[in-house]
Amino acid sequence: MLKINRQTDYAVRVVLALARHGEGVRLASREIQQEMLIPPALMARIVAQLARAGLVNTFAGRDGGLMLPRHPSQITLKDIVEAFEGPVLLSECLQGKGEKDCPFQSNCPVRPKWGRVQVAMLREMASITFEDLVLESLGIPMTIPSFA
Amino acid sequence: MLKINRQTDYAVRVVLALARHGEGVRLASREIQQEMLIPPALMARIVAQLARAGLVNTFAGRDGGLMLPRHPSQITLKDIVEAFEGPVLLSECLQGKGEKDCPFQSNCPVRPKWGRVQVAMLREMASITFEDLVLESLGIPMTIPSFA
DNA sequence: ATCATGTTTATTAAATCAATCAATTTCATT
DNA sequence: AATGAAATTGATTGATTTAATAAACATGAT
Repeated sequence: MLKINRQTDYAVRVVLALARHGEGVRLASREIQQEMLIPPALMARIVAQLARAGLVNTFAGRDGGLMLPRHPSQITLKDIVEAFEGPVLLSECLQGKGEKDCPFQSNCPVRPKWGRVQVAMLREMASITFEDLVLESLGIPMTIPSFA
Repeated sequence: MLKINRQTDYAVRVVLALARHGEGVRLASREIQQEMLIPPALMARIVAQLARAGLVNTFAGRDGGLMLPRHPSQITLKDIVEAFEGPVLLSECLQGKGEKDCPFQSNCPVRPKWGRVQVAMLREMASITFEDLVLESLGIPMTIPSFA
């Protein structure tokens, strides 16, 4: 169906929650989980992955929690998607795995086209920052989205 | 992982095979299947779906086969992807299913952003025609099925 | 030391995808 | 009409991925 998975969606919510509270603010994982309606048991995994990707700083122990390592304007949708979906690779050729059963072998004419689609997608995602999302969430849309 | 599925890839090969032979030419499903290294048992499904989407005309019976209903320049990657992946909907919000467990309910700030990404993707795919693919494929040697 | 926190791993359940098989319908040809 | 090559459809299996849960572990302010 060509859609992002749930964890990516949840991860966006986590970062958005932090971004809404400001750059230096530390929030407990549990608060965010409740505010953003994330399945409790999944939250752990999501936080861990965000931390691994350097998208949040975590603090264990009493009064621990999560904090953004940089300003929301410096974190984009692309960051989250790549951390959770892996590098976006629309076609199997683009992973190099498509040479065994491909009639064109290593010279597939379709491959560079998928590459173009992928680049278009990534460019758009890289242009959307969490500052944008915070503003949007405050009811101040920056752009008029127009989708078919 | 955010990738197209195999059937979509196979479907592109089918249309590409037809496009390479020209607009009015009728090819047997079996020929294409062998030329493009498509699993025999899957071929039936793919042809059926292409036909259902109006992307090929099919003819049953003796000397039946497949034919393109229009010029390759009038068929795009987007056509194939939408026929096989359904409408591209990156986020569940975009399907309207995301209002139950979404903390923002019907007013999600992220939704229009996914919409933008989606549009960028579709626009790029719509700009790639099978005429382009045929040109790209000229001069690229293919595997010869009988030697495989 | 302790307790509230994040971290990690293993497991289960559900959904999706790839592939196959078998039965059916279509239709040019004879 | 009868034939037979070809497309169409439905049911089924196995593999892979994703979602969710639970339990054991590590951390660090107090």
